[in-house]
Amino acid sequence: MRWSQAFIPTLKEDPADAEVASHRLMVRAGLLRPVARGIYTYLPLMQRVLLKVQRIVREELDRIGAVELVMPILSPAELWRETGRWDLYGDLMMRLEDRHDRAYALGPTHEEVITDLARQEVRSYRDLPVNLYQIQTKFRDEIRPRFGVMRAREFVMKDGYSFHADAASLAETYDAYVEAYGRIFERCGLGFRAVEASSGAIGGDENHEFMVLADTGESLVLSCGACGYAASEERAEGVPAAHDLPPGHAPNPLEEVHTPERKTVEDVAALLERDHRSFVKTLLFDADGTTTAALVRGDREINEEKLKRHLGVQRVEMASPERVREITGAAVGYAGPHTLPDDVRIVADYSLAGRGDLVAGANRTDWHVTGLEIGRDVEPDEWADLMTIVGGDPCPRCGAALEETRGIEVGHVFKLGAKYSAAMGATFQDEDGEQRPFLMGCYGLGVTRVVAAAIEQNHDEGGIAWPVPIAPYEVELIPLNMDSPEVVETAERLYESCRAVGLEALLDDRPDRAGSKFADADLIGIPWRIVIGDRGLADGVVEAAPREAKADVEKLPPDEAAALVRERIEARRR
RNA sequence: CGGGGCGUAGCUCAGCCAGGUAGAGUGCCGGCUUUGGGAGCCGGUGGUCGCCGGUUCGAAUCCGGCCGCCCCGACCA
Repeated sequence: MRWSQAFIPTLKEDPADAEVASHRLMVRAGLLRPVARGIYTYLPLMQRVLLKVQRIVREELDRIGAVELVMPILSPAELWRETGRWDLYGDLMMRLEDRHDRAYALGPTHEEVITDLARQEVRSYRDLPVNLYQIQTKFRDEIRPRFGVMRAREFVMKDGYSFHADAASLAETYDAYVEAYGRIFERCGLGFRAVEASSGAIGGDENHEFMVLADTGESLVLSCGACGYAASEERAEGVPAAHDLPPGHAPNPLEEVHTPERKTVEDVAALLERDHRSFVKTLLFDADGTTTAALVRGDREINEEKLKRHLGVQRVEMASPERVREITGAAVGYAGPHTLPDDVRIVADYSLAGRGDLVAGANRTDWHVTGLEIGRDVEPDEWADLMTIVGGDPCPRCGAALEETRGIEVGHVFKLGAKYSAAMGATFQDEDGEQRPFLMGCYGLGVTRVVAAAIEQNHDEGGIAWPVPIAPYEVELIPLNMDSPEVVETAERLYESCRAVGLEALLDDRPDRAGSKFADADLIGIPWRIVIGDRGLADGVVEAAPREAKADVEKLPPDEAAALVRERIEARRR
């Protein structure tokens, strides 16, 4: 491809609205242009990268026997109502109506559509397992799209779904996907880590997230250097009774203290001169319509995902201020566990087990209590692991200190079990002639997000430095002086010989000066470059160098350069 | 949804406080010169100052409403 025809609109300056490297560089390097909030046009260079990532994905999924199909972007509300997700998905799902006032959603994912297909077409255990995937545009109406393609509303995703007669078959396919994902991310040049994760809105049992480690990632990963345990923030387990405690003390009577206008642990702790750890945080949640009080030590936070799992509910959210007043008789900020109505279920985090002389809200506006003792003044209905784990907390497997790192979620695989098939009546006939719901797995991979993650991990001040397997071109030819017939003629010959040896070459045939060509080459990040200039040609050579080590210049005869660069690239691939 | 910020040339921004001919750099077009890290000189193109309304002799500037974009937060009591 000749640059003059390639449509690569590079920018000299950073766009004002981009903060992370991948977003900034994708716009500057002519990969991406915004169309609306969280919605982008993928320019030709981006499309080439996407096609390469997709090709790798297809090759690896084909290897594990997955078969590609395409489902529609638009799906009817009825399918979503069958599983209850029409309501559950909330505003994240983009809804619209056709001319007949029928309701549809822009597919944020496709479990319902594929399960509908399976229940119509798959009848017998003899047909199982079935393993299908698609690569398709998804739409999620994110609350706050940001970071360019990293959290966009419209994005490209590979989503796979498998159907099985039994758990062993599901496990086999699940494991195959985990391995295929590993190969995909490796081939894309990404440093990643598979972690235990929360299943979020998809639901199901076992699941793993694939995280690309990057400071700009939106997810938190807790990992153990000692034993290899790794989990997402939503999932990371606490260790019961393993948390450091303030010094012990004699039992004190329960007393009310006046704490006007002090609503937060921090405010009250400052007023009473008490450690945050000697507080009980009493959080009231609305869990599928019933109110639950969740208790956690004052210096820690409740992990709503864990609470949701413990309660076995679909949704938890903080109770409204009105509801809080109704239950506690006090304004928000003064809830305590000891005088709550009997019908409020109290779940306490292990960090409070056996504790005494605690500070809590008094269920009376502007008042707290001191001397609260678990067991004497309040007995929680249940104990559970509810708190959000942070770096430094002990590893639930081996006890070593966990490390906290940021990551970009690029893949997520789930064992769904019969969640969707049972809800939708998707069954098959087993060996005994019984109708049983399919066991399902689902496997997501963010194609556009992989591209962003690759840039986050592979860039410098000058621009992108693509890993070869996903680079839009493999080599960029830079004739320095388009007015020099010898330079132009050599470049053209080299361009032809690149084609002859199967190298994807971009020829910068613009009449621009050397400096601006170099700067653009750094920016768009083609992994190899060959410079053709009068200076080198005087010695009968052109100069080849990799993007990530521009100083390692090899002087090569023009007629051999293409083949030699081809060899360098192949050598690295091995 | 709440809070904050921004909206002026393709891009990055100044001008607004204190109303009076719409600017800079960069890009783009033409010319000359130059040609190994975003060159130099000369000339030029390019803007309903986000939109609507109000105040005023006069509004990019002041006031009100709306729209869009960005950032922070979205209940951790």
